[in-house]
Amino acid sequence: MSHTLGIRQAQKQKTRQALLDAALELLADQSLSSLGLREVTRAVGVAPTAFYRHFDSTADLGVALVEEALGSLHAMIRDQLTATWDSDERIARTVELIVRHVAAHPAHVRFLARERFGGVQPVREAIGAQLAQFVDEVRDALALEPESAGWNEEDLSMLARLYVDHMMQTAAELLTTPPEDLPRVTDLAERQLRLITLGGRHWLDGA
Amino acid sequence: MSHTLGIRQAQKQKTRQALLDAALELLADQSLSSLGLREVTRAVGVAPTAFYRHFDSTADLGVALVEEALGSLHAMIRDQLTATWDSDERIARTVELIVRHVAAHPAHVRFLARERFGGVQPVREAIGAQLAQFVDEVRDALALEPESAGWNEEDLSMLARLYVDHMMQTAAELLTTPPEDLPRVTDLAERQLRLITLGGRHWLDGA
DNA sequence: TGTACATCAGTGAACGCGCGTTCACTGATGTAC
DNA sequence: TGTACATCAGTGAACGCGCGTTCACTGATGTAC
Repeated sequence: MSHTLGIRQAQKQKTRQALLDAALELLADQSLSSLGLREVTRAVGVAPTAFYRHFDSTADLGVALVEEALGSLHAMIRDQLTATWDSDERIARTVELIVRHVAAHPAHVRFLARERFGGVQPVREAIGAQLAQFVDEVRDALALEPESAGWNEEDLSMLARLYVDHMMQTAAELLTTPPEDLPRVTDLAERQLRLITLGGRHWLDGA
Repeated sequence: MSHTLGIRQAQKQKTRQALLDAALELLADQSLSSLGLREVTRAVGVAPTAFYRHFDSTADLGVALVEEALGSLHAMIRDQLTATWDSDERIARTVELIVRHVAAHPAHVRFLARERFGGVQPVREAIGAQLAQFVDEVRDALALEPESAGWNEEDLSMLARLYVDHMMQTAAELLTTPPEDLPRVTDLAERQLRLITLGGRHWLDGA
């Protein structure tokens, strides 16, 4: 019992988390730029003024949501990338990972898809920074593979971006996919990944 | 002079267009779901109530903006696709077309990127429908090419989606690209298209 | 362990403001004869 | 061509409402001695 949070700190964290959760739920039907501070506090059951004890503004809350939505994903992605399977197997597992992540955290994924190009600049920038980090991580993982011999860093980045963008695209698509269409959508995503991978495999042929 | 619009009709069109233009400008810094009807009429210089003579709601105006932003693009895309050049040449011209389109209509492109997954359902659906149509058009164009011999329709659709999504991705990226980074971004887009095309060329190798 | 004081998360009243929508209207344009 | 009536794009006042933000506050938790 080395580092127990004080009662006051623990309660504050709890309220803060409740605000984040309530905001995320309210963002199912609207964009962050129209989310009201009073809406959020009303959903939580605290006074509007309590909001300011935790966030400067709804934009500030949005940046915190980006951290919550993407921060924990880096480890997951890294694990996925360092495992070495047969290419088709890896593609299938990657798509499955995305499907399960979207099913487990649909509100987070929707928030990211919506605000990636949304109307709130600091949030857009926070998402962009996280995605850029993903691209670097994917690039570094690709660089370690035997297939990447002879590739320069720029081309590896280029391919990594294709993968990351495709992942976001697929995740966004899955949000509106009814269960009966799931096989069709995952199959499409897998074939697209296979085609991209195939392009990568022949990239140096002409050089 | 077969079909002159009456004075009244002409004036109405003009006001309607002014509302659309003003809305598009206001949407530079916010999402549609937070755009106010009064903001728009104030920018145009008409009474708030005049809005209702043209649109039921801001969502309705948004759908009209989708039409304006994408409706005219079909012909352009089709021309681009039916022209047959060498593959690298075609890729370069396609990217150049996107660059010029984004430079000419940045507000429309930003609107589309923002609302494609935005908080306003009818607008999201209108954009989705238009993009689905683009995918079909690209697929049909691909089907006419000699390289597509042996491809089934589903795989052609799959590839067409990759192209259309990549186009949207590139257009969105160009919005925030400072002039000095333009060569880097277009070069990246061209290499990605080349890689995808390469993947397509080897798609049937293993089948 | 007990006491006296400091901290600070959450309160609740109050503010001025802009919102979307209603309604009866005005006056230029359109139409029928 | 002229006249009498219909249409309808745009007006302006009015409404009730929820917004973000300020402020002085309360009372439980934390800390110093």
